[in-house]
Amino acid sequence: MRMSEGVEWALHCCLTLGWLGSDRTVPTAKLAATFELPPAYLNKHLQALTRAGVLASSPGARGGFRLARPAEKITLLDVVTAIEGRDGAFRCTEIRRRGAGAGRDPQEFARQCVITTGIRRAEMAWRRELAAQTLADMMARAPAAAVERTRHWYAKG
Amino acid sequence: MRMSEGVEWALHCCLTLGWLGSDRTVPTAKLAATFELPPAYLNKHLQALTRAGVLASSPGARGGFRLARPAEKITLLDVVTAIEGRDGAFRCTEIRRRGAGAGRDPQEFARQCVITTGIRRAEMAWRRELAAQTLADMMARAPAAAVERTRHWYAKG
DNA sequence: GAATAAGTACTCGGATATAAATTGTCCGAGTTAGGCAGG
DNA sequence: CCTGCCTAACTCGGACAATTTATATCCGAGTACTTATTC
Repeated sequence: MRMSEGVEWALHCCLTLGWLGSDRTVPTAKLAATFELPPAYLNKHLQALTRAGVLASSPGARGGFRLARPAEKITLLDVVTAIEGRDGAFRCTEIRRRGAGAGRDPQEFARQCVITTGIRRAEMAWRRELAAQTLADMMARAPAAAVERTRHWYAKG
Repeated sequence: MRMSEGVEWALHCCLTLGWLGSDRTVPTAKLAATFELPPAYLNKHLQALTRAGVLASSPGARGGFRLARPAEKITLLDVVTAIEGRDGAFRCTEIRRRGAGAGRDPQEFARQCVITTGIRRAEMAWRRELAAQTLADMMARAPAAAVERTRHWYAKG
């Protein structure tokens, strides 16, 4: 149950874009160079963020990506689900209906099985915690030196 | 970020073993037949549960698996980590140190990055919720009819 | 100098290739219970 | 009736194969900015 590496990439990129402000657009190549990531693959993730409405993209020369809305309104959950998809980690395959459960009254399975209920409860706690943290929170918590260096890195290019 | 199907298998097996009582041992083949699962692969998961101390196994004829301790003392987290491993879903690869971050004062990276902190917080909420639910809770919550049918299924074999 | 055309830089989306994790199978070795033969 | 051996049933552990997912690359099409050209 490993989370895609793309989540880390996406969050770092969002943080960077937040620091630069939404009036500036940054092309994929520049973001990829910032973290030494494969440009084409990073682009795929940025596109996913764009489809999810987290980022906005401008085509053409001097185009690139920027945050689609204020950092206060972007949660960690928004970014994670954009990359990982909407589905939860656990998928119930209803094995209780097979084998010993075959041929039983369908009404016996009307309620979801207790296992699914239990795991879903944990997943909801996870989502709730992710939704409670915004990009703005992250930006505020980061050391000032890192922000300064990042802005400087983007100033020259 | 999909959770292994083995978690569902493991939990259903633990539930079954709990209903049958820890004085009785059940071989892999019987458990596999109960849910129509591939016996050899299920066995691999049962072994993982045994290594984790959730199940106990007896070799030899009339051998098999049983719960290693009372259901009250087995949490969902115990089972999930036995199958999925001890590591969390998110792994920080420290991309902040690469590219723009290369050559900076190492002390600047002394604290873990805000992204890791944020995601870890959510993972801890997830683990806390899993640890709060025991096998005994699941057993109590399941419909009595299902328990009865399971016992009957195992009575004849 | 303004309008227009060509060129350049960039994103978008899909097709495709490669690496890795998951899922599933197989087999040999070790262990125990129960049956069987010999005394 | 007792003892020792044999066999069947089972786990254990590792090697291996198949399948799916994650990672990564490439290219054509479309879009916007810039420059060059024309009037």
